[in-house]
Amino acid sequence: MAGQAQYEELVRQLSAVGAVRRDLARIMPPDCPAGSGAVLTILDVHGDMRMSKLAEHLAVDLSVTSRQVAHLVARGWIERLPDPVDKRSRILHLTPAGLDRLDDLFRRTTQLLAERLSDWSDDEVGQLIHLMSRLRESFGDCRPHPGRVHAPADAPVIEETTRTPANAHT
Amino acid sequence: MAGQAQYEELVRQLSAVGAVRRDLARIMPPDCPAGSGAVLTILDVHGDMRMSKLAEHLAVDLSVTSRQVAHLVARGWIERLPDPVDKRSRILHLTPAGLDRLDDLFRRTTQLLAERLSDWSDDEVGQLIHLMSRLRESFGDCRPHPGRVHAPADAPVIEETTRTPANAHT
DNA sequence: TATTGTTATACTCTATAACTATA
DNA sequence: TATAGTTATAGAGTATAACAATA
Repeated sequence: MAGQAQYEELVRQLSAVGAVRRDLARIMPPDCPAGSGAVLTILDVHGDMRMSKLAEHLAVDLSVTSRQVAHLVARGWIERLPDPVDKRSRILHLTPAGLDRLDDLFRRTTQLLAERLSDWSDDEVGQLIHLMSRLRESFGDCRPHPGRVHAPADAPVIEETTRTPANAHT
Repeated sequence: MAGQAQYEELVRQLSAVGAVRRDLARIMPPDCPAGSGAVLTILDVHGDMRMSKLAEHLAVDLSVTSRQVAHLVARGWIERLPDPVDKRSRILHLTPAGLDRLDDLFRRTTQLLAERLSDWSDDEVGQLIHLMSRLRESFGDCRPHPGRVHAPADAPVIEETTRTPANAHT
């Protein structure tokens, strides 16, 4: 059990690591952005699965997964096969072209990481992987669900800007 | 220097940790979303600074920072003070109301983390913080800049969907 | 001319809600 | 009625480019 100061610092670091994610995303090809790579990776690691299972892995809503999958199907990187035991379901399958694409993605990210982490030891990288993996596990199934309630907003606010009147040139 | 397999796994874990970030973002009040907290935090930790410095801390484009700051100024959580030595510049200052807001945010995230990480030792949390901080440092100033080039896109693709013709009901 | 910041625009990611098809 | 998946819509995050003011 850690102290409040540690938790605050952890939140700061989670936010800061976002910059690393963005840097990695920037070297992706434009037709295969951020989330697409994640989908391909999961299918590569865990094999064929249905939409709902994929959404669980990604920890996002099924509607998000549906869009991402449509994008990948349109490019021929994955297929949606019928499920013999449930006609509502669709089995997702990584195609050879998708595997090629994935190899390309890994080549890009590996190269960038090799540059940036040239002074990291094998063991240090392993520890970071281990701890991040454990962090993810500790949060379990953290997809959105209706149970959670947000705090009410404060009084309404006028979005003002200091220098330029909002409607000076309309 | 780590191997390719480790780098691939690191990318996967960076992606997976996104679920944790989203879970934390979900408990934020609606009028103080994701990035707003990050801005308040940085001003709290590092004190007053100008826009460009803040953008550097956040590792985002100045235009992004400008929008986020305008949001926070509209709510009275930060102020834009004139810079006595450079009239182009504006010094950002956290207000007492902003500090109150920040306390509220920390209370929320700390509570969630205390629940999720109840079986983590103080030392383990410390190690994760240390390694993530080091990861961020290894990437240095990784803001977008024109030097980087993306790979050209493949042949154009028709975004098709399997079940519903795209324009069946327009 | 270069720098600081703002704004317009566009695209990705994510969520909620309404809908269709099947169980 | 409940579940699997799709689509429409909306909001946050981020980037590029055009712009204004100052150095």
